[in-house]
Formats: sequence, C-alpha cells, structure tokens
Amino acid sequence: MAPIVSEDHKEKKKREILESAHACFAKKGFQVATMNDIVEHSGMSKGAIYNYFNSKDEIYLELMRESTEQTYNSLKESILIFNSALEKIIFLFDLYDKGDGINIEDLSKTIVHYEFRLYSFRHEELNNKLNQRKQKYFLEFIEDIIKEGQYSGEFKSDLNPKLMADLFWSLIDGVTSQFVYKGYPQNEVLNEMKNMFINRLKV
Amino acid sequence: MAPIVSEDHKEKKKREILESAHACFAKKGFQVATMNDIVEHSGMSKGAIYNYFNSKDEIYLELMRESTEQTYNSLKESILIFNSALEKIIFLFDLYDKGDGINIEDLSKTIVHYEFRLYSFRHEELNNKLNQRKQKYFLEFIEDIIKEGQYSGEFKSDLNPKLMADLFWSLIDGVTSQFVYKGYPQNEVLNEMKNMFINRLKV
Amino acid sequence: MAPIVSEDHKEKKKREILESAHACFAKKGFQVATMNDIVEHSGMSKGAIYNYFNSKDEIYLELMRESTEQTYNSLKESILIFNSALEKIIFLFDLYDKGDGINIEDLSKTIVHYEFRLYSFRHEELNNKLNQRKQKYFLEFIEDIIKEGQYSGEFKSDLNPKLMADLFWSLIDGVTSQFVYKGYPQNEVLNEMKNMFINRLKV
Amino acid sequence: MAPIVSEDHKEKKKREILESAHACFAKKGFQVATMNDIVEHSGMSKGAIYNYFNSKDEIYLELMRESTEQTYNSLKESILIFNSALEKIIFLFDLYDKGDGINIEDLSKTIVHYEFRLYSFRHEELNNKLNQRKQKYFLEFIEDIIKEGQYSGEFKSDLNPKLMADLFWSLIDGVTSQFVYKGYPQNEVLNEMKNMFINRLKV
DNA sequence: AATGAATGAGCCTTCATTCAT
DNA sequence: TATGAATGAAGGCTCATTCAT
Repeated sequence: MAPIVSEDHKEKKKREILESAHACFAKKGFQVATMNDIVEHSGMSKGAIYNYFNSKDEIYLELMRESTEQTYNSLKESILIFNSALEKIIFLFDLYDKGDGINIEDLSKTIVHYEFRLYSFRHEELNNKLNQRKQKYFLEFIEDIIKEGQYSGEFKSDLNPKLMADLFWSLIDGVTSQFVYKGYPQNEVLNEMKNMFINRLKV
Repeated sequence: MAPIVSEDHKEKKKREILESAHACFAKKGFQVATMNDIVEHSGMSKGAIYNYFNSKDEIYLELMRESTEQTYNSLKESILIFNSALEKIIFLFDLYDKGDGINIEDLSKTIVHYEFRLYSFRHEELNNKLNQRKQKYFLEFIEDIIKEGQYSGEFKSDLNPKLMADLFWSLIDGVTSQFVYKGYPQNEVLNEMKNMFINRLKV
Repeated sequence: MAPIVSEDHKEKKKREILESAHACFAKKGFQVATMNDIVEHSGMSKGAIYNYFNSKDEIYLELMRESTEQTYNSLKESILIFNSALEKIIFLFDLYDKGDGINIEDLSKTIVHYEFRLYSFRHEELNNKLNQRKQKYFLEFIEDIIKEGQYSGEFKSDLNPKLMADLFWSLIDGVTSQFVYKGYPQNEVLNEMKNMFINRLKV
Repeated sequence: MAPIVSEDHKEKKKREILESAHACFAKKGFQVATMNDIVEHSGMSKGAIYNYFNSKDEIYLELMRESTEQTYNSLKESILIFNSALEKIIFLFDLYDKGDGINIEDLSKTIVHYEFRLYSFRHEELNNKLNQRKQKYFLEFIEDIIKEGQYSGEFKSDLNPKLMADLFWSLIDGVTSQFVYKGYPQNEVLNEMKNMFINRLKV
C-alpha cells in the first residue's frame, strides 16, 4: 500500500517546523526558546515535531545549514549577470543595504544568525564541522572575485586575495553587527565601507 | 546598632561576586553558567550572593554596566597622553591588535561581550537607556577625536564626524566579530582597516 | 464479503509478531524494548501489529502463555520414550544442562522468563489463573512421575510426591537463577542436585 | 557559621529517601516506579531528593549496596556463636525459614532483590562492579565454613568447597525463587534441601 | 549577614496508542 | 487490513530562587 503522505507533504511539514523554530528563536533567542514554544507556535504536537527532528539541536543545525546554503546559492547566482569583478563587489555590498526604516524580520534573522555563531563557539565539534566549511565557501567566493579582478587588470595585482576576502566579510560583519546593536540599518556606514574597499582594490 | 560591615566591605563582596560571575559566564556562557557555578567559583554561599544581588539577571546587568563603564574610562584615560588626533586613532586601533597566537581568555571575554549585546536586544525595556547612553559615550568619544583632528587640520574638514565614529566602531566590531568566528586574531585585517580609515580621514 | 485473509494467515502473522517481540524482549528487556523495536524487527507496520494485539502488555501476556504451554508440551512429549520414572527424572535434569560456554541467547531467554515471573507478581488480577494453572501443570507433571516411580518400586513409597515436585522445581529454579546471576552455566551444581535428588528418591 | 543541619539529620534524610524508594520499588518494581512516586511517597520535594542522590540509578545502587552489606554483616555475626561448621550451616538454612503465613514485606524485599538482579543483567558495568564482589563475599563466606568443617573432620575431605558454596546459594535461591513464584514460604522444601545438603557434607 | 537544604516549575525527550487515509 | 504520522501524558532531571536557622 502506498505511503499515506507524500514526500512533498513531509517536506512541507519540515518547513513549517523550521519556520516556527526560526520565529521562536528570533523572538526569544535560540537557547531560551523551548521546544514547547515551537510546539505552540507551530500548532503541531510535540511528538510530531520529534518525528521530523531528533532534537532541538538538530533543528538548529538544519536551520543553520539551510541559511548558509541559501545565502551562498543566492549570492553565487546573483552575480552571474555581472561581467566585471568590480561590478560584482559593488553589487554584493549593495545587497547589505537595508534601505530605510527598521525591518524587524531582517533584524530577527540577523540576531538568530549571531546567536548561532555564539552557540557554536561553545560547541567545538559543531563549530568545526559547520563553520569552517561555511567560512571556506564564503571566503573563497570573494577570493575568486578578487583574483578575477586582478586577472582582468581591474584590481591591483599585489593584493593578497585571501586577506581581501577576510577584509570584505569583516566589513560586512561590522555593519551587520552595528545593525543589531542599534536596531536600524547603517547604510551610510556601509557606503563608506564600499568606497574604501573599492579604493583599496582598484588599480 | 551600628552596621556590622562597612560599605567598603559590601563593595568588595560585590566585586568578588561579579568577578566570579564574569569568569563563569566567560567559561560557559550566561545561559549555561548556573548560580551554583558562581557559588563554587566565589567560595561564597548561595544565600550570601542573593544578599547582594536579587537575581542572576541582575548580576549580568551589573556586569554589563560595569564593563562598559570601565572600558569607557580606560579608553578615555589612555588617550590622554597623545597630542594629535591621528595618534589617538592609531592607538585605538592598536588596542584591538591581539598579537599572535590564540588567547582563549581574550576570546571568552569577547564572547561574553557579544552575548551581552544579544541579551540586551531581548530586554529592550530594561536596557534601552543603558545601551543608548553607552552607545552615545563611545560614539561621542570618537566623534570628539575626529572633530579635534578637523580642528587641528589633520583630518579632512568635510567629513561627517558622527558618521566616521559609526564607521570606526563598525570596523572594530567587524574585526572582533571575525575573531569570534574564526577563533584567532585578525590582525592583518585590522591593519588594513586602520590604513583605510586613516586614509579616509587624513587631508 | 468473504474474509480477505484466512485464519491461517492471521495465525502466521501473530506468530511473526510474537517471535519478534520475544527477540526484542530478550535483547532489551520487556520494559526497555519498545513497540518501535518490535515494528522494526518484524518488518510490519505499527498499525498492523495493533490489529493483532491490543497492547504491548497483551503481546507479553500471550508470549507468556505460549511459552509455558510450549515448554509443557515439549516436556511432556519428550519423556514419552522413557520407560522408568528414574530415567525420566534424569532426563529432565539433563535438559537444564547448558553444556559448556556462555550462550547469550540462552541466557537472554532465561532472563525473559524471570522477567515474566516478576511481571506476573505485579499483575495478580490478570495472571492469577494463568500462573496457578501453569504451576499446577508443571507440578503435577513431576508429581505423576514420582508416583509412577513409587508404584513401580523404583522410589521410596513414603515420599510426599507433591513435596518432591516442589523440591524438583526449586532445584531447577535455583540453578537457573545462578545462571542468570553469574552469566555462565552451573552444570556441576546441577549435577550435584541431580544426584542428591535421585538419592532422595531411590529406595 | 556552623552548618544548619547536622550530619545526623542528613543521614536521616537519606534513610527516608531510601526507605521510600524501597517501598515504591517493592510496590511497582524498580523500573516502573518513578521519581515522582518516590517524591510523593517521601513527602519531600523533587529537588530535595536530588540533593541527596544524583539519579534514580544511584538510589538503586545505594539500596543494593546497603542490602548486601547488611545481609553479609548479619550473616557473619550471627554464626559467631556456633562452634561447629555443621551448626553454622544448619543455622543458615534456618534463617531462610519464613515461618508460617505470608509475610508481604518479606516477599516485597525478595522481589526487589530479584529485580535488582535482572536490571543489573542489562547493565554490565553495574553487574561487574557490584555482583562479582557481592558474590565473592557470600561464596567465600560459605566456602570458609565448608573448609572449617573439613578441617575439623565434620565434613567429607574430598568435597570441593567452592562447588559446595555454589550449591548452597543455588539451593537458597531456588527456594526463594519459588517463594516469589507462589507467594508463600516453602519451608518444607527448604527442610528437604537442608537435609540433602547436610547429608552431602557429613562424613 | 550567612548558610545551604528545600522548593517546584519547567526542560528536553520518549513512546504506547490512535486514526485518517 | 495496512500504513505511519500524529498525539500528549509522563519520565528523569535541572536550577533560580526562597527561607528557616
């Protein structure tokens, strides 16, 4: 006899749980939010959730993995339309321009992201398994663009691409961090950073 | 009846508790560290600690307040010896140079700092004033140095001092954030930032 | 509409479930083994199992009933080939000789048997009849052999057959119990018991 | 400042918990009885109990340890008054004579004891740590008496004392086991065993 | 003030059982 | 009948906080 629910349905359920979890983590923080919160928010039963995920940690991990993957994929895809390395870099900075006004959801996501990072710090195994790989993806992604710019003659040839990639993400982290701190976007700061960084790169 | 213990003694006790608490929070994180951990680390009794602080939260908040204040005071004092605005800025950047090697304790302290920040985000009512004031102090602190440099002719006169101050802390946050992320100092990145920032400032 | 599956098929399914259950109970113990374990071991679905048994307890009880019956039947049948009461008794003792070496499966089965016993103790209402009948069967079984030996002149005529039957099972229980305790067979002890018991019986 | 409660008080509390636990284990079985049962039965709070014991297992272990020690000590002491090995053996058998009637408490204790044994079987570490030592104590205890009887000329010199000790406890286990099974004492059976065993020993 | 035993709400997780399909 | 996702009570345990001494 055929399975009662389709794979699709199962995926949808997982999504529901993950979204509820994310909402709860955003509202209360990952460590403070409880499985009961997620149960309540999702409207599902406790057992149902444990049918899809084996632990609170696993939910967290999946959320982390997804977020990284999505960000990575969307970054990668979005720059395909640009022909020059410079344009790519400019575009990436502009992605972090939150526009005007306070976007609570954006803020929440960022908060959860930071909490993930701190939580990972206390769990070395996780940290190593996930963060290193993640770092590598994102770092190499920028590194490649820098190299491309050097190859095409857009960027100074004596720059250390690895260092520039580190610098790029540090700048982004800095502005995001301030976003959390202050509660509103730091677009002017971001703009300053963009200019600085581009000046540093351009021949 | 005269008070049995002096105010001084009380302050000393509070200090002991706060230091133990900070050590425990640094080691395990605020959420995971327990009152029992603090009891054990401080060598005091549970009841004694509750005589000085009404809750774990209160200890945490007090630690935040103090830490901010201390950092502020030490920053303020330390730059007194410099005569030029540029030297002051350079000195401040250099403060965040962690030297070589991984210093776990330094890392832990930074983590606690970041946890503070997230915790604050969840307790808007309580900490709004605290954070705003704190922000203001640190921002104005840099703002004043920028203005000083403009006045003395060291820095470009058309810079927005507020924006430069925001930028400064964003850069610092960015590099610190990466420190947490990677687990080791990002001194080269810091150096790049320093040069960029100074270039942006100098006439 | 005619029944889709025959009674035979139903019996076969029940058997499968019972065997899986027995394997799981033997491996983990009744309390620790879960319905999921049985599901997994049997390859059937949870719902299917609940179509044949109303509860985990019911499976357990049925297993008990069956096991007792089977043991009884096989005991009864196996001694048919012997002509003297003495030979029968000797044969029964030898059944409990586990040979050399530790046989984990044998041990596990014995454990389940003992767990049955304790479980029964906690469910007097349900099992009173079951146990009493069981007891009666096994006791009368031995009792009859004793009487047969007395009738044939092999055994002392002044023995109380009931008491001797009690004694027989106590000896068997004792040696089995030690088997569980120590984890390896107690064949020498069993042999001593056999000799003692036979000496007590023989004229 | 002196501690608030005396060591005595603490010991008394531990005793209370252990007695409640034993009562609950006896009533429902070790695995089925819950910490909540113990909480309820003891009238203490959950936290209080966890102040004295770190886990349900630990309570069980302590109960086991105590029971073994007490039995061992009382056995050892009680036979001091006898001069001959034979008298000692006889006395030990008589200890297990439960008199007439059903003593529920005695039965409960025995049940809990058997459950301990089975539970241990599933937890090898425990089994090894505790049972072996316990076994050794009790076995050597009997072994020594056998040897004493051989030395004094009371018992056959060609007996294997280790085997006789094993046999002794197997007999006791057997009769106790039947006690659990049937729910009432098996004194006549015990008497038969005693006579058999003594006949086997005596020159 | 100091002590630390006591409290009990709450946490994460498990699992026998049910029921829509 | 068969399926397995859903249910939710219950389990062991933790820990911030209280309070009698």
